[in-house]
Amino acid sequence: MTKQKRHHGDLYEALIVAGIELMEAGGPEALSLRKCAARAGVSHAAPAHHFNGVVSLKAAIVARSYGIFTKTMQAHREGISEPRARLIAICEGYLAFSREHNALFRFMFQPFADEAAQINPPILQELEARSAAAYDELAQACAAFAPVGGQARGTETLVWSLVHGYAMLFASREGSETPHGRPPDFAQILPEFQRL
Amino acid sequence: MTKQKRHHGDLYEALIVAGIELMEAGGPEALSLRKCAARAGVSHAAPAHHFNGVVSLKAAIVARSYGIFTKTMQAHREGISEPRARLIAICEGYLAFSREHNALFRFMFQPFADEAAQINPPILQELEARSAAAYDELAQACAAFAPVGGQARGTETLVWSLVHGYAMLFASREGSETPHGRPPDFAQILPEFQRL
DNA sequence: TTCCTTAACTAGACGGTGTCAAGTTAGAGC
DNA sequence: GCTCTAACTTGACACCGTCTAGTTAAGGAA
Repeated sequence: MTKQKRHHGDLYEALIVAGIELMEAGGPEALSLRKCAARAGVSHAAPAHHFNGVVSLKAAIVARSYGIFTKTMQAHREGISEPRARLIAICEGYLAFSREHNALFRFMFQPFADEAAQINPPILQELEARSAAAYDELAQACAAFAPVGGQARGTETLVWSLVHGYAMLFASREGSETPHGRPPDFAQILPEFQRL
Repeated sequence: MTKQKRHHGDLYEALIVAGIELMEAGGPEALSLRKCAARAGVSHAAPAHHFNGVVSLKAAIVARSYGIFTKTMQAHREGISEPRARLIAICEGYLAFSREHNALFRFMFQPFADEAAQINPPILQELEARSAAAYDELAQACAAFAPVGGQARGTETLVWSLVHGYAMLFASREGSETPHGRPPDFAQILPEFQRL
């Protein structure tokens, strides 16, 4: 995937790194093709030879972010074998990523549907593979809770929805989302379900 | 809130409507101050007298969207008094909005934190009020499930997270998010929780 | 009526954005 | 040494949000 050609050592990589740095510093709005180019020490039109447009660069950044995302979840579940504790640990990794790489997290889950057609095919392929890998991390932990002889599809959907919603609405905000104070911790809300 | 001054009848309102139309037609990317102005039949700098920058116009659009959002949830729960059915009906309203006004829905829940300071105070106030009204719609339905003599805060957080995550990840996508096929319906995944 | 004030809007410019077209430069293969 | 080609530069274009200055229309006061 890396280019490793002349002039600049590996501009493809440098542009992705620059983009991530820009986003982590100033939010998704701070990302621009020209700023990435400048940060990589290259003219404003140079990125065009590696990414066919901003959309592809953004997609590459998202793909890279999915990699970090998956690694964070893996690090949290490492060494935990008891199924329920393992699943919760993965969820905590999920939330940790949404807090520590907030800009990336929000950027990853922005609307992409109408832009997918503009993404360079190999980049789109990498994006989908890494996205699937992240999903699998959670799905495999859900397998232990599948109905006997059945699939864990419903469980995956439930857990993924719950942790993602929590991350979006509560975990990755300083406040000001709800008129109430700090929301309860993720692990604390799980038992609430038995009353529904 | 409306201006109702000369030249144009009510440009403030016209710009919001134009913005919503643009977003519903071409997604969040299609929104631009200049296009809103053109669509309202006015010069490109005219909006500056009603909104102090794009951010305020966007905030006004989000505030308006929250109104539609709340009305959709209310319409779905109308006439249902049994607590659990009522709560589920509200969730279905939530999901219906995310599907029928997909662009608005995604736009509403985009990162706004670092832009809040740029929003015109009365518009910010309206935004927060309408956002709180939407939250209350769900919170009131959760009250029936509060622990005896306690608060329903945990329940609210659980339900809001779950339905929001489901809407973001599954309800408002044509596909291509997960490698698997169509996800199970929202009501179907709820019983899954007892196996966790 | 006429004058004046003020808000609404226009016209034009600025820097910044992504993208395209053309020219240059450096390395690889012959 | 020559050519070929990919990497990169330069410059232009249209579009974006925003700022400044000028115009226009409505309402109040004489």
